Amino acid sequence: MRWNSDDANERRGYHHGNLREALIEAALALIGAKGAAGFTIAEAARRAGVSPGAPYRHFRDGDALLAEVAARGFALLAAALAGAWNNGRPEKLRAFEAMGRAYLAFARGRPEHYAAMFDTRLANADHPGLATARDNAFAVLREAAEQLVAELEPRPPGLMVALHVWALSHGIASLFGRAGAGKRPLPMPAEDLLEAGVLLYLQGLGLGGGGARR
Amino acid sequence: MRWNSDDANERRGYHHGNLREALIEAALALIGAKGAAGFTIAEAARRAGVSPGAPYRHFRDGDALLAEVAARGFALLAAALAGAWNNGRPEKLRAFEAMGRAYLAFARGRPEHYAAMFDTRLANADHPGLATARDNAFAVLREAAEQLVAELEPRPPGLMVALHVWALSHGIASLFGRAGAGKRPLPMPAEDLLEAGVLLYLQGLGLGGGGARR
DNA sequence: TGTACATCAGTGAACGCGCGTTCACTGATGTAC
DNA sequence: TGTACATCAGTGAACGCGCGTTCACTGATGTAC
Repeated sequence: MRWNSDDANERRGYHHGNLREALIEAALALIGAKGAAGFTIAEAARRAGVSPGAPYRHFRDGDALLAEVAARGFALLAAALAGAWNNGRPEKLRAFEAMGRAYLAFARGRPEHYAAMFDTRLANADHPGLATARDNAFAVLREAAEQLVAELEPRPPGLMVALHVWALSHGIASLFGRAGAGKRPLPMPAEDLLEAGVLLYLQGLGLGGGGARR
Repeated sequence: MRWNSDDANERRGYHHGNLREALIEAALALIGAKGAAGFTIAEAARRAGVSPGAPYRHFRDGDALLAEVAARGFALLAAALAGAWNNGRPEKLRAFEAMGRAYLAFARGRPEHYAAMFDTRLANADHPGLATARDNAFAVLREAAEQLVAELEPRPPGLMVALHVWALSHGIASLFGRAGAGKRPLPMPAEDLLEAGVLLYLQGLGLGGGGARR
């Protein structure tokens, strides 16, 4: 096997060589198949083709592995949001809406990450890297909200606006954003629902944009 | 023991007499202690003081018991929302905001029910009673939204408004509504955050109320 | 009021299972010389 | 270039555990007569 090296997941003899990454990928596949609750460190090891004790060389326990997946998810989300916001260009309002769509696209496109990020298993335990990653992702949203709100008079608190948009996005994503599974039949795509909601909310703040009124 | 009957949870000899209810209460206590993911039918039986096979006389499996808890939660939520809305009296806008507060009060006051209601374990399986209970709760919100929106011109779809408010409420509840567990430090109580968000959103729809603008 | 009987809720022992975790070990890798 | 050696990632067997589920049973309850 040593002579074949074009498969990143492949074993390279007695030492795996890349087990940490392989475990993270296995965890993602597992979450995709069974949900975050169905994830176990034992099966992650099995999927990575490794003995059940091996993961403990890289992670303290299963929660630590899950937290790493979640933290990477928040990092990816932060990057996606920052890319969509693009520093408010070409136009703040549109950029802000693009960020909302990016949030939903992330929830839809990376459901395994998203499930890990908001799984209740990680809510109570403290995983420092995870908290930091989450804060970083929120900071992108908050910075955008601050800029968006800067020219309003009276000027609403940017933090509040960021929290509202975050909550609305997460609410829509977790209630309606998942693929498959009948769930609730929506009269419109989740992306459109979020966009309309954000638009109406921003109108309430006094930001124009051509909605029901104005 | 037979002569003492003022304790509803107490065994009454060989037959429990009220095991179904006792199991549901045990499940709630268990969810409160360990979260919905930590719930098992075996421990629910243990807490109800009954052998591990006994629950199967009343529930097909653990998910069925959890689904029953969730369904009852939705019924309680529907009642709380309907009570707060109170048919739009004395004034539609205020009644609608009261409904939002009632949602958060429910999430905060019955975290065990809330956890079961939105646990991912129940997302895929189909538990007919649960789907019905959920639809009933949403119907209360939707009816209120329809009435609230009826006099607007142009008239936004009530379903959309209901979905927005539902998503915002759920987003705030699941991100910030839980007690304990540091989570994110909020600059204001979750109830106020939701109320402000709903108010701004309704202003965006064209409903007055004295917010940032107007 | 008393007796026979059907019902069925709950028992308790048993099963196989997968999990988390440990531990002495093994062998691949890379470094010092 | 070659050899000795330290390191440490991964092995694989083992453990105790709690779970879900089954099943022949038991005994409390209520009903028919």
